[in-house]
Amino acid sequence: MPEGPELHLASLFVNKVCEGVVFTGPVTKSAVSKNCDVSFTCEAYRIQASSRGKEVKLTLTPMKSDVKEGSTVQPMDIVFRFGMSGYFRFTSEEELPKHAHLRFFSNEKPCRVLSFVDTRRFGSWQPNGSWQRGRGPCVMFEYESFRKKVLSNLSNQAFERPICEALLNQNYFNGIGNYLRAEILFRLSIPPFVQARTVLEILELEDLAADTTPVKEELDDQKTSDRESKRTSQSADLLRLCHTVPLEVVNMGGKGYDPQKADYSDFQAWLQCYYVAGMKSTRDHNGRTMWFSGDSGPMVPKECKSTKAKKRVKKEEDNDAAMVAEIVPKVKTEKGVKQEAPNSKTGLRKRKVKQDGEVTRPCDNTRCLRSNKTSEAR
DNA sequence: CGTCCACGTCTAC
DNA sequence: TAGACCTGGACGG
Repeated sequence: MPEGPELHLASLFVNKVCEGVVFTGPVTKSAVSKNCDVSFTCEAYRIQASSRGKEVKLTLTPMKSDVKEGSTVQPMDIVFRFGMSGYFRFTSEEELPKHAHLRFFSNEKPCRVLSFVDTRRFGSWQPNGSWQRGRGPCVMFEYESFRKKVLSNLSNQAFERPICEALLNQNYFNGIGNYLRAEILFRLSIPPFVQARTVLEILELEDLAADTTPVKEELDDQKTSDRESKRTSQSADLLRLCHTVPLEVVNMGGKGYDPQKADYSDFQAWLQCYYVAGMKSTRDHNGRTMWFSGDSGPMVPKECKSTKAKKRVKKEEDNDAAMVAEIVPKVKTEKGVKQEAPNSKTGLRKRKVKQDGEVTRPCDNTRCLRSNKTSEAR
């Protein structure tokens, strides 16, 4: 579930299912979790959620002044990060999901449980927590301050990185993750390995007020190149897309990136670049896969990795030329960038035709389709 | 069976 | 700038 949109959708989910629900008793943790105990116990409390970038905050609010041994139970905030696999569910006790690591119990007859589920356990929570220091304003819901913070700190070292890597810096881009950076840069045809400062400094002089004006001006495109470039920077500049692209996912109304979910196809259809067949992909300096098309940009990592190179030699077997390029890294004509989607490895088959004759999208990620409801759809 | 890959941080050399 | 931290699905043999 875990980029800005998924975190926000999770907060909406919590507020929806917990509306009018009274929770009771202690908050319990799974035996295997290494996260903090949540020492909160209350006869009757409510749960509300909010999100900021890649964090969700649950607020536990006692209902009456619950006097116990002379002291009132105080409200508690718990701040969650979702890692690679976190999400919330609301189920009966019997249907508690595997990997439900933190649990809140309702006072209903057959009680229900709000649980934080996290298969890989990279997620975390902080009782009595607040938004993490070092994470900037939310790209979705604190747009003006997000924009201002970036543009007033362009001299910072963070912006000497390639733009695709800077976009994952949560101090400036709180909420952007791996699929969003690919989608955002793709929409603007920005090569991912261009220095971030270079891309952003042309926005520095923009009138901030202009950014609040809706896309009207787009219709106004008379053709002088001067005007054209102005239009482009105002209606579709990078920082603006860091705001609008994640909001598109929120407004799709599904659950965002969640391959296990039935309605994942909506999200999949929305993706234009990330994991799409025909797109290129390469590793950035942190080992994260960057999806893009067109130029990689000058700061693309060199294909070295002497240690990993050995292990990684065996790849791309359907193409002799590609294989040679991989085995003999001295030939750096492509700077280590794959020219084709890594179909055989990722399960991205070129094209699939269903039994019923309906052609799937050419860019299907069949790994996700399969784990999804493909068989059920038969 | 084994290897690779995944929506993200963290801390330690 | 590696790894560590984890589980599990897809795919290859």
